[in-house]
Amino acid sequence: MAEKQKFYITTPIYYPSGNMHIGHTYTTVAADTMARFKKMLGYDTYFLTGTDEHGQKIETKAAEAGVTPQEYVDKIVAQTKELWKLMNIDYDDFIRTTQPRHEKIVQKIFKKFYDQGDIYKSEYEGMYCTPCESFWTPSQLVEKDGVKVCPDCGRPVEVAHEESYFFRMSKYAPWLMEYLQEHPDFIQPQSRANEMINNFLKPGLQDLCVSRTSFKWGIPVDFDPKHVVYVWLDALTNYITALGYLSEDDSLFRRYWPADVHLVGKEIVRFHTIYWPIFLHALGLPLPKKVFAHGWLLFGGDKMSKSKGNVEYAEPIVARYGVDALRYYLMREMPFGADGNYTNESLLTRMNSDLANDLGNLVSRTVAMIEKYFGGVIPEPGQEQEPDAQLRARFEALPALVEKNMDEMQFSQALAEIWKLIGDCNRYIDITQPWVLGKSEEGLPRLKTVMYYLAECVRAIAVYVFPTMPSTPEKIYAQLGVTDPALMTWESVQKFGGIRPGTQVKKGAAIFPRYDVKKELESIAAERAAQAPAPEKKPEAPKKAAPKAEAPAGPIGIEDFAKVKLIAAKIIACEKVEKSDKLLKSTLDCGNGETRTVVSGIAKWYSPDEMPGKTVVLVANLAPRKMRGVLSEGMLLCAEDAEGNLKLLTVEGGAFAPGSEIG
RNA sequence: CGCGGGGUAGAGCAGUCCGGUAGCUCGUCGGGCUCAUAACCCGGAGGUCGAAGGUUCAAAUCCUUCCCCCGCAACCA
Repeated sequence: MAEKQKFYITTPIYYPSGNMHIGHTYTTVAADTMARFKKMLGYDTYFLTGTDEHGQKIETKAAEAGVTPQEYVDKIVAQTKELWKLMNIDYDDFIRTTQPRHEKIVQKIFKKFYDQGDIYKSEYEGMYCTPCESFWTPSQLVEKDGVKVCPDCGRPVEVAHEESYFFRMSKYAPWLMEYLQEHPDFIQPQSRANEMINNFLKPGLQDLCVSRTSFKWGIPVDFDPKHVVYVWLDALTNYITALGYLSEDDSLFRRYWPADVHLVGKEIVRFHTIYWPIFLHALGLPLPKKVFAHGWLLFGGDKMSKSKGNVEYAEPIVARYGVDALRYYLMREMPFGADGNYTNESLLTRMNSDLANDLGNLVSRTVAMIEKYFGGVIPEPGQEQEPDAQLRARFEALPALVEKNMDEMQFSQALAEIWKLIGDCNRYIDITQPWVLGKSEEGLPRLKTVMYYLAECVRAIAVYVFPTMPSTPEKIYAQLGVTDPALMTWESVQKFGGIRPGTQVKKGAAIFPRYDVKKELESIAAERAAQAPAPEKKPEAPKKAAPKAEAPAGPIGIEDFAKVKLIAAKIIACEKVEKSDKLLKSTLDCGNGETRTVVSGIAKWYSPDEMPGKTVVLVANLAPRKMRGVLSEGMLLCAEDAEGNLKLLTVEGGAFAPGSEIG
């Protein structure tokens, strides 16, 4: 017997600066579904996920929270692992870039590149903010009163030089160009490949800065310790360090590399299809077979983002509807690769029609009839007739269809094929009319066949559904009385007739309940309203420094409210923010001669001309934040109606001088 | 002309590479059935395929121009 074929699949390693939201969940569920499928087919499967824990941002976030970077990431990683457990994610390894096994090897790789001349030391020219000791690229700088300033503190920056190591990307660009052209399947969907070639390779690939001296939270360059390894060389290599590449035991590496699929979000395609292949090539290693870029989950058509306040998390959905329902929805609703729209309404529709009405009800009626007509014992089938033959034809055609779609990562298509069998079963019941057969002795032989065929199909459906919904099959098996593991395998659905006559079935609770869509939507809305007392839908990130920002906030005490400093401020000038449709930049008089710049996402409702003269409510102690390259030093309070229209809160009457406290 | 994605029934999408009867899910209307979770099955209505021009026997599909929406560039799968 030939050795089992291997299958190595990865998710990106996520950046633990905050809790993982439903987008991360989406990617990870997809990888898990794929891994479970391959495992079921008999592949020697390895599924890797993890976290990318270094960098300035974590350093800063930890400092804000008053903990060490390690403590900060430990906490989020613990929550992440909890989430994957909740989502039934069956990964083989979880790599963290702060683990010694990773750090040691990254240092070795860095040294190797340096020794072979791929990495050279040079100088990085950038804008330097002396008080913050930070370098910024021109694009990171923000504009304040027409001057480019530090995005962190708002003070002026100067040109300065930082010593850095660079990787000679330029040297490998021609090779990569050729590789991509010869391997059109490397990047999927295909359109992404063109994007990469046209945008990055053709204009000429820049050498990549691979070290930093401006922050400490990273892997030290061991032969030049004031440098730490900069993000991409650190992060991308996780796919091989996790397998033990260059370590004492590299058996996993030899067994699984090259990866069969790197699953990535579309925003990091560039790093996985340009830098990563070049790193690997420079190491003399084979490239992954495929980099698959999936789309994003949009929320109500908008990109999910904390600043828009429309980030969705898996936990509350699972609490309401269960893991399998969410997993099914994520895999079924949108074609993998394209952006998809998450809405609670479509989730409820899917659950009701696909899970409750089609699948759940089929199980229920099948088991109920076997109980009613045969005392719960699956009968022996008789002579096959036309409708039976058609059903069997679908049954037998299914494995190939499912496998083909899964190989192309078309999860939603694969599920659609499975659901065709479910539809056929429901139709089959209608055509054969068991309730008529059950009325007479002559109908009995037919009825036996019909019941057997249904039971067998339901068993197969349970098998098929497993990679997507890992905890549903056991519920179906329990009702069908299937206990033999051999009847739960991929192999067992290749041929019709696995389930054994004489098996005792037992009707149980509905596998998937139906929901009243309207009531559920109302209840979700109510829950949300209770958790977010005053959702200001503003581009400014509403934030308390604590990492808990996402945790559901109950009622707050007066002491919490007291943390927010609200003042009256008078708008003295206002203009549109360049290259933005939504943002207005206002200059405010805050009293005591202080002026501030505030950017607000209200251009849809206010023109710059009507702004000056208004006395508005300003959140004065909000952390400054850069938007469209302009530093915003606060936030203007608005009321929002049901359609999302905003109206500024203004202080009427003239008695309130700018700077007056509100509260 | 910064880059990319998109505009197809009330909603969400497939079909476009490779031209040939416009399809799926949900909703809606009507009918059937009663084993089942008011579930299931059948049928109907509903589309000038964003606009205009061109190529062709034939265009959602190929070519040209234009309009509109969204994302990226800017911590975020």
